[in-house]
Amino acid sequence: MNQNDELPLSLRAAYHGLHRRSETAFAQYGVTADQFVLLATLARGDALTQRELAARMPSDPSTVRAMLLLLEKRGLIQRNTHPTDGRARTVALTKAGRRTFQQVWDAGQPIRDQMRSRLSPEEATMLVSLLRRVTESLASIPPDTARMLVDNGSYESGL
Amino acid sequence: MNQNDELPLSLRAAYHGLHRRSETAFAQYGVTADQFVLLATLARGDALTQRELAARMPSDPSTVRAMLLLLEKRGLIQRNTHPTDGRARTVALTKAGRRTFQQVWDAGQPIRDQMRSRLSPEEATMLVSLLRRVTESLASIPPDTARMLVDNGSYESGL
DNA sequence: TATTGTTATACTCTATAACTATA
DNA sequence: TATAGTTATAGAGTATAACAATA
Repeated sequence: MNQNDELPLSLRAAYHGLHRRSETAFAQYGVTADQFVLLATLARGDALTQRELAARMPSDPSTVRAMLLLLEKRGLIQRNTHPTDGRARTVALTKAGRRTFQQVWDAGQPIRDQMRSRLSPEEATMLVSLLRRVTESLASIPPDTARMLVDNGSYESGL
Repeated sequence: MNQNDELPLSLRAAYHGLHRRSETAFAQYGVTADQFVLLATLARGDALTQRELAARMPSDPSTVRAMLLLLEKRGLIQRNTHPTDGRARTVALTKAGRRTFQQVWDAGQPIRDQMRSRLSPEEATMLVSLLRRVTESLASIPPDTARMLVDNGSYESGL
């Protein structure tokens, strides 16, 4: 195990810290950190179908449905029939959902500030950029196919 | 919401991708991604107490206990009484635990390779360094105290 | 045929609070 | 008094498989 293999654990530790702090800060609003991500995704793109919502979070459609049931029961989101696709349902924030989202967003500002407190603006931008590339790398192979990476970083076959 | 606020979501997306891929790759060994982190922590420092283990993962002592019960039932770890502290219990990998850890470690190698496939060695090092600083920043205030950050990134009071 | 969502189900992780035993 | 761990308990997220309705 060399230093190159520290990336997964350092990624996990950073995320875990963020998640924990968020849960604590959001608890007074009765919203979990993951529910906040769902609300934030809707705030950026209302009237998504459940599948689009799951893809953007990212999360699993089945997981998203379970979360939507909880949020619907609390009156923060509502699901409507899709205008052109009878199978699909669109999801939107209710008025209460928008208000709660804004409150939780504000409650999270100290955490976001603190995350960047030891980073210069350039470093923060760099970090986001590096994280995106990692995410893209991990998404580039279907999870159920195991192919060997070759030395130059491309794949032996497929795609 | 400006671009500076993308850090939390990009961190989450990267971690989520890693977690998902890991769950899939580890499933054949009956080990979850989080259990793997626990095994890896023990592989680096055997005979930790449960609290030390929780602190290093990082995770919650109560969460760790639940995980340990599962792993103990599967024969991958064992808990012994601490040599000098009668309250504490030390946790160690069993022989089967070491073997399973090695297998799962190997099964995860393609994922680790892939994470770094679009990063230069320098960028990978930089990413780990930035993530560590974020983790440290987030850990520097107890989660149950809300203090305002001031402009220079230090705190109005405390510490 | 493929896709969207539902239903039923199960498991893991997470965490709190009250408790016992030991330091 | 403080700390390590246990017990009981609850909730949330995760995911799979079989299914119905629609494209």
